[in-house]
Amino acid sequence: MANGYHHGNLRTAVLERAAEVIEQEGPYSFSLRSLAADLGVSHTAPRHHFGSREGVLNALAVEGFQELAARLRADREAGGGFLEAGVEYVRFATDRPAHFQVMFAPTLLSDDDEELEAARAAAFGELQGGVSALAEEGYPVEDGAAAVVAGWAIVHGIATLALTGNLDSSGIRRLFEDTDLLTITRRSAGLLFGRRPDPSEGRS
Amino acid sequence: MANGYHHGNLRTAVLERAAEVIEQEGPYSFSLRSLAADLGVSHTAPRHHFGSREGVLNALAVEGFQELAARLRADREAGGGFLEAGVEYVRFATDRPAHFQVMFAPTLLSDDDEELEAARAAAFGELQGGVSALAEEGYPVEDGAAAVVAGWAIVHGIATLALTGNLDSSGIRRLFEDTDLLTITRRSAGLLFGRRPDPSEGRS
DNA sequence: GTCGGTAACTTTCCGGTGTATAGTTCTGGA
DNA sequence: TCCAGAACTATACACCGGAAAGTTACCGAC
Repeated sequence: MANGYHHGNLRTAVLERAAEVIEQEGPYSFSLRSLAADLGVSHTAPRHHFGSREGVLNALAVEGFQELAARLRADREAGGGFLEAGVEYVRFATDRPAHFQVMFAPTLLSDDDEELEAARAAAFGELQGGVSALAEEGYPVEDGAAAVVAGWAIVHGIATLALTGNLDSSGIRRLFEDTDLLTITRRSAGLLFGRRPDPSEGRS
Repeated sequence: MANGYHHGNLRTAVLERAAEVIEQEGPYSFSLRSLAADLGVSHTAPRHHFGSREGVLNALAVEGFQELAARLRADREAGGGFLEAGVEYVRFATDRPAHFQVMFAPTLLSDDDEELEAARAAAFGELQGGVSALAEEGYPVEDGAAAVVAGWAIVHGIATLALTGNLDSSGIRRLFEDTDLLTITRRSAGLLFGRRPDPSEGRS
């Protein structure tokens, strides 16, 4: 395999290293040439597997959407409910910050990649399903469409603000002292749709 | 002024053109050289005003934070309340999409620019003040810190998802037919903190 | 009014980056 | 054994941001 000419597993290695670099320095300073140098291959080697720089980012986004969909599906099958799906969303963002950033930055991606489109659609399906199951959980849902947007937006907002460091730089994070981001997510997203449904009561 | 050598108002022209380009193609493909060519100046001319490419983005972010702070302040002084402040946040994001993107992408900015830091702090101050005035509006606020995060996150999430086109590509936008994004924001953010306080009732 | 300092801008050069093309090395199956 | 194709390299090109030195225009002092 890894005999000096054939790297053996270049495709995987590129994706891993790309995720590392993007996590640390953002997608804009991500460079194919320096990445190839890190891996000890020529700067055109990744091109064979991904076609272009954009192809690497596409592949990262596909990986991300697939993992996000799988996580949300597992959570739903475990009966987690809306709030835990939201927490899972934020957990994914913090576990895979590079993937998350690329997934939601369409200017970095192809808009005609079928594999990407399929992965995205699957993830969005899980997402929408998770939030629209709210009514079954006892929340008073009158405006379903608004509930879907609100549910997605609040966890996406927390994930985005946290990943970009704006929760820290704004000083808001200090209000929570050492509280974990997932706990913050639970407390904040829990404010949606009124009080958490209490087994002992019906709808307000 | 504009006599062929001295541009006359290059600084302003660069910022305007940069905002246009970033709005259309994102911050990644924003290039000083093509921008300078568009304006008919040499590619090093902007450097005199901004120092570097990063300097241009810093200046955009400063502009953005100042305008956002001014909008939120005006809204607060007009007695708009939390919900209208949130709508204003989203309106700003759609009015100045390039500024908004750059403002919340710290990997594109200097982390030691005093002017930027001041503008950011002022805007975040307005933001936090707006959300934490919730209690005065009759909302039942038990967890103040969580309320601040929830309020910011939901409007930031809506703005981000809308700007990146993910509200459309997810199909969620279709649930609203032709509804305006600001109306969607009102309906979605209105779900926070329970029902909108009704003048005829106290807290739940 | 011209003179000099300074701000605004240009020219030239450098290293780094993505991509295209042609060539090289290895693998694996017939 | 051999050869077709996959994996990777070498080379060349256009574009990019930045540094340094030179040029032009403005503007206040005298």
